[in-house]
Amino acid sequence: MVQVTINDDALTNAVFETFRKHGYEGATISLLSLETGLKKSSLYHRFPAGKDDMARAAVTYVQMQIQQHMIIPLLNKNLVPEVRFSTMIVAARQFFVDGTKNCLLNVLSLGDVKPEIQQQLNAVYDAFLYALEKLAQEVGMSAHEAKLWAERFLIFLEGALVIQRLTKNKEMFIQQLQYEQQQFNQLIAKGAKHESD
Amino acid sequence: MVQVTINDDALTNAVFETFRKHGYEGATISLLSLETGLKKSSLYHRFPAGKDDMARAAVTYVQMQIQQHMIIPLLNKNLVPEVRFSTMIVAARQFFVDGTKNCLLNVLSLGDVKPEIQQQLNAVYDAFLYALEKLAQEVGMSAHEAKLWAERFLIFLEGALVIQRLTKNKEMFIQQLQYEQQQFNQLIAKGAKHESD
DNA sequence: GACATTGTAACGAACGTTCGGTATATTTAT
DNA sequence: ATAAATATACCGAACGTTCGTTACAATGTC
Repeated sequence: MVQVTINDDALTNAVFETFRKHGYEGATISLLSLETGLKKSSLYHRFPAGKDDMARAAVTYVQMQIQQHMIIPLLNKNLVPEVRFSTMIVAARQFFVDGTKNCLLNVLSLGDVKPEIQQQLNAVYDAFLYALEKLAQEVGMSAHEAKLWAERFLIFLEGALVIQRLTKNKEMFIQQLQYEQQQFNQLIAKGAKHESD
Repeated sequence: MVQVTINDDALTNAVFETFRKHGYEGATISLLSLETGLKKSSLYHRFPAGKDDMARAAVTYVQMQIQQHMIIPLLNKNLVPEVRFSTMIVAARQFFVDGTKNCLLNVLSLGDVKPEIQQQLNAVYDAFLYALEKLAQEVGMSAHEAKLWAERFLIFLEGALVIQRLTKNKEMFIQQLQYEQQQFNQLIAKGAKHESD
């Protein structure tokens, strides 16, 4: 017998990738078994509560990744806003592999979502939104403006992923993110000019 | 035996609504049977090629709806650009029921999509993009600017639907569409001012 | 030898689909 | 006009397959 071993990180990552490619219903246990290299029973050993457990692990994985690579940099007051924003953008490009991978917040919120998953997805969104809001406020926006801008950025991020999946145009996501970054920098530049009046 | 009858339009509409709520895998034949009121076997009478046939009908339905209520108004040169754009926005609000319903272009492009469906989804996107591009060119954008702007609008539309599904905030979609419309009108105003110099 | 881990085999339930047959509507023949 | 014949629409029951899940034996590691 050939035993396959896979550590928790790699396992969670494989599960996550399967879910974000195929969605909840599309990610069957057979497919998850194929992608992780573990047989079905082994999967149930690792995730005793079954498929829901795997989905939960995937969302938790996303939660941590976004926290670490996007939210923390966004809130890091040791850096200037431009750098913080651009750090987040770079992380987003990596996380979504230049827009060729989907976002779990999109694919797992289809149909009749289990309340627990829905809640966890919301938490990820809220945390991301909050970080963006704070950054926006720091560069001079009012609370209301900041909220609207942060919302619009996340709308834009999710939308770009949808459209890229549709058109298969690999450059689009990168280009549009660059544009978004330019706009942000110009906004700061204007704000700064205004301040120095 | 109690027989149920449903005409083609109502049937297609029910099928469409089921697909855009649950996605391809999530829209089971049992569910489609429930939503249409027809028994499973009757569904196969209406759609001989089975589930794929139903998905195709749903996409065709979307294609026609978008063509009629958004693309044609966008290209209607008898009206001024502001009115054309706003007509499209109103239609979008209706079609997505103020952002409470999903877009088929999103939910049907998950996982391993059948090439035929993928192609049809692309056709819808291309037609919509083209109409927006032409409008943008009419109000003074260069071909390149127009393409980018049109792309950004569709990104925004899809993104807003994703985020609203996530947050369940019913006002957001409407608010953000209004903002988008304001931006467009301001853009025209500026262009017009520039022209009259 | 003990214990965690993985593999084999099977489970009931639900999947998409098919088929024989029954209503209902339309056409044809008388 | 009426009845027989045909076509269309719908339904119940079952098909084989795959779903998510479980029980338990075999293997690996210590």
